[in-house]
Amino acid sequence: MPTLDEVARLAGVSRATASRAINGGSRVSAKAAQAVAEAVQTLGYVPNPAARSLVTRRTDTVAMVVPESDERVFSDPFFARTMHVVTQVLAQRDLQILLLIAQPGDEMQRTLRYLRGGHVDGAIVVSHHRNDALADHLAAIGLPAAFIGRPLTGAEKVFYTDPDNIAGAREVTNILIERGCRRIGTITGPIDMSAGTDRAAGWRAALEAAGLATDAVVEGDFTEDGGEAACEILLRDHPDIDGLMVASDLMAAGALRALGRAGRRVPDDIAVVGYDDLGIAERTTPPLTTVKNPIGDMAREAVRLLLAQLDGTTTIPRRVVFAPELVRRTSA
Amino acid sequence: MPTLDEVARLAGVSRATASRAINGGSRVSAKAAQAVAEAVQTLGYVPNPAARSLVTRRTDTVAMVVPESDERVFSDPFFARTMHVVTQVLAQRDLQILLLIAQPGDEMQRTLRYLRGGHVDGAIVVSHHRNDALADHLAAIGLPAAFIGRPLTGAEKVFYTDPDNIAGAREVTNILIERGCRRIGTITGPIDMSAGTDRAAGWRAALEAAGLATDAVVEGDFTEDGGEAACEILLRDHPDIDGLMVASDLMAAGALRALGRAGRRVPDDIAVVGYDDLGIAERTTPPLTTVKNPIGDMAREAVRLLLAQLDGTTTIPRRVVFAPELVRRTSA
DNA sequence: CCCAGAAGTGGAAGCGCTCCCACCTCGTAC
DNA sequence: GTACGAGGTGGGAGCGCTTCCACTTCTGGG
Repeated sequence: MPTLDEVARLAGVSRATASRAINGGSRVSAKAAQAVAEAVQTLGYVPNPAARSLVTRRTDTVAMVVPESDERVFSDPFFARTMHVVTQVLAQRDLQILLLIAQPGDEMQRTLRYLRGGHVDGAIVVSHHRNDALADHLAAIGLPAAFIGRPLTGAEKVFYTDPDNIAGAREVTNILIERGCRRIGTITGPIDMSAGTDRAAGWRAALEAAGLATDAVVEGDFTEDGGEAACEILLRDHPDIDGLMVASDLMAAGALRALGRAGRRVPDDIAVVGYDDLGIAERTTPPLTTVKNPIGDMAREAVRLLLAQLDGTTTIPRRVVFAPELVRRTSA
Repeated sequence: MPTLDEVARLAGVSRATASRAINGGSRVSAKAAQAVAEAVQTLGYVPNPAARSLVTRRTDTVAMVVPESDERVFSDPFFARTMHVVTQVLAQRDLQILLLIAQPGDEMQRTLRYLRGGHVDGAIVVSHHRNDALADHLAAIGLPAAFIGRPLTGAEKVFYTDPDNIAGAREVTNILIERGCRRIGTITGPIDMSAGTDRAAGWRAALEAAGLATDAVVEGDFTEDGGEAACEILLRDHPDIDGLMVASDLMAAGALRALGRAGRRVPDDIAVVGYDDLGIAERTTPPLTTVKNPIGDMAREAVRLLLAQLDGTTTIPRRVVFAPELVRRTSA
């Protein structure tokens, strides 16, 4: 592997000048820049990232931290969309993105050690849970970070973007109420995530405002199979439900399967609404009425929050909340 | 951030001894090791990876290269399973894994530059295509690598593991033939991938051996929607088909949708077989007869091939091929 | 025609770590 | 009692790069 020294020698300049020519090139004569470029070309020179980051104290790498089983990471379209946007935005800045999937347990310890170790300049955190306490840990480490979705603990110490899940859930539940449902159940997300608790809270708020009972609740896990199982429990314990708010479209797809098997017609016997609108909502039968989760915007904004920290522009935690948007289809 | 110097000073030893104590600890007295451990603890010392890898010329990081759209990466269970196994095996060796999703175009150039740059010690490549020529490129760079799935070009220069797709496709097609199908079509994978060409070749071999026509072929893209679209074309151009071999279960799921919409009963009107058996095959209606793709074994073996290179054990390319295994369900 | 300042350059000091090598202490075998 | 080797230890070089700073060369205005 050729080093900067060899490039400099071949170009007939000093190592310092070669370095300047390669990075940005300010304060370098056109002639020198040209010579260096040619030397780089002929030698096939690639800067040694370790040497560089040893002195710059940057790695030009950002971690995407996902404290979640890889099974879920690779099946929920939520992650695909998030990754896509984050990758695109960071690529423009020539930042490499590093996916850290950290299941609970000592995996989490490894991940934290890795983040503390200075391998990355910052982190985007997504799908975090109460127990991982990532907001607290990252704040303690002092690593620039941006959370997608409000952390349940330590939110005041970190930057984050969040959809207004409470409002979204309330509004979509109101669709059920308005169409005449009187016995409305919900399949929530995991209650150790803000998307789980907030959407349940919105559902509850809507029912209470309408004077309806709020006891038909089952916790789901944001997977399709989980939604199916939860729906079965719901049907068993509350056979009289005529409306169902599911905290994610993926779970709703599972719930539709269970409903079909139980012989309930949607939306005639029971109206169903989901949450997210990431593609599957249009493909279920019937297509789901749902709430648009502005993942693209959230991811973009999260990256912006992170970059602001990396640039040293900001240091006091900021949050950005996105308003919900209803999408009406035929399931309710 | 504390440095090794400070640790050494606090422990009352030299930097050299502290370094030895931290890495492995051979040739270090118990007393010294103890003192260093305590110093590390109280200072919260974490070694600087840049400094370390500058001298060791290792990064303890391995790239998982996926030249595929993130949309597919995050929707096909194939990747989830592969990632899972690779991560697990590498974690045991304390190797960090870095996911590089490189879409075609100049993304590919960025990825190659990154791999050439010495950011990683090796690469696992999965879902590669003819045009990316990754085998040639990686062989040229000289980076230790292992491919999951035989590369269509440059296979002789690299280590890889491969399922025997030809045999698998032939055998599963024979199921169709044995059950009496006489007009058998196929939806292939992308023909710029060995899994695409080989499975098509197996299908063709089986039909030719039985003296049946081999003209009902449509190329798919290994996605569910793609399978659905391909099936529609097939039904339009060859309405008389009574058997269908689909090169992946995900595409087969899409094909089943199209068949259902066309009013064909499976397996009575048309028998269908898939490929992969990664979970979805059991969940379609009817459940798919398919071929088991030994992804876990392949991934594990690929990692083993890579580790052998990293350890300097081997340097001449080797390949490992896995025999297919039929899984009979009700779709054929 | 001279001189201030801009523009370009190279020397050299590290960044934090590993590891070679020289050394120093013992215990043990003769 | 001497010699030797094993077990520990520390000094110091150097990995490849960026960047500070001092220096030289230009330029243009007075």
